[in-house]
Amino acid sequence: MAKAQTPPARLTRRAEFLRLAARGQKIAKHGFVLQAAKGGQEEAVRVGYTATKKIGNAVIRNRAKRRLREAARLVLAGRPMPGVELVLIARRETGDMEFSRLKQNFAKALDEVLS
RNA sequence: CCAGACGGCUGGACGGUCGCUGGCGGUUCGCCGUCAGAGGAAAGUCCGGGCUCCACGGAAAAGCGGUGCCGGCUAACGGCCGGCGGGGGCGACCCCAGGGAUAGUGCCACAGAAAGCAAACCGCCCCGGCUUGCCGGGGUAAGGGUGAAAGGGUGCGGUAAGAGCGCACCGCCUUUCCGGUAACGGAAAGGGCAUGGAAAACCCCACCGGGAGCAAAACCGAAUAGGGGCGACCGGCGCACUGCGGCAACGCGGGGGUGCAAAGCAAUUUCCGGCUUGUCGCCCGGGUUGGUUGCUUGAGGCGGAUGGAAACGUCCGUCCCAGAGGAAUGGCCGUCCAGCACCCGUUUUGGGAGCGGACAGAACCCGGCUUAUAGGCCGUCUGGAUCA
Repeated sequence: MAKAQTPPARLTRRAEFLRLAARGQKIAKHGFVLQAAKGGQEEAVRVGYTATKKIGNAVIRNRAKRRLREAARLVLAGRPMPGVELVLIARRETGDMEFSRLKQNFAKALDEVLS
């Protein structure tokens, strides 16, 4: 695999999250829920992360987001996906599942989105 | 050694690899180098301050809210330290919503005869009556019973039976004296006991307090749409409105707001309907997305000296120690150290595989309180056991 590069661009606006929730394609996997859609004219893929209060306190939510962020950085490094916007929603098991499985599941989910 | 009391500390270590945020330096503007980067509670948001805005002439009163033994500390506090009083514990120590109930109003359920200017159900005693064990009258708060509470307690005297009726001691109240800054403690004299509980029912007294919060607040301000002003050019008639003059009718002027007309727009024409009617230039103000500031040098950390019983204060030296913004401070891997429990061997030492890090994540900043917290460490003290 290519050497890991800088993390993908972030989604930060609430409106963008809401748009993907409304119109995006939705895939649930062990470890996360992925929402994806063709976005604007930007070159690079853009990713947002969500962890709700349902999965735990602040420590657990932050850890889940960090792991999702790292998985996205590693997996997306080998796949240019211009103009695509993704939202990763953390689940209860995101914090303590095998990291390699998390990466695998994310790669699989991306394949399903692209097809 | 066992059991316990109090106070304090710690909150895994090292390495590899790939990343994130900020400062500084360099840069060929692509980046590169270097340094720093969560907590004791960062938590709950319960108090106290700084800071910002709002309100307000000052102060006071009323109202509302809070605090409530005394002295000290502190910027301040509902915090801390030291003491006092009460309660608990063999003890080290621990706990207390701990002002006022003779300022006033109201309350004291149930039970009980009676619950607040006391009161006689049973019992006890005396007197009278008779049907000789009952009735009536009176005395009595020592005993029984009820109750959270029954109008001081114990003992002796006393009495018809009783009773602070009398006496002693204890308690209580008043006064005086002594000790103490004070809370309070001690003593003496007097009083025969009045002054029950509850202030977490209202209330009274003393002291404190404007309100809202960094999403506070200040500044910059794109594109698009919209507002206003000035100038040039273009523009038919009327109306609303409006400036000046006039008692008024009205006159002169403004009037692209609006009605009609006219022109234009989309598709070949007509009709109906819809939309547009200023254009250009310059300037001003408001303001959204966004950006910047506030934003980390502070009642600051560390070390030393010194005052104090302590909380804490003073002086000197030294250091700069997170600043994000869908929110950085990390992801993964390895080795080790605690810890858990399993197998083999065993007097012990040992060997092997496994599981596995408590509570918890800064959001303007400080001082506290409260709550959560696996495991480990240190100190002082108490009770007991054993040895000498």
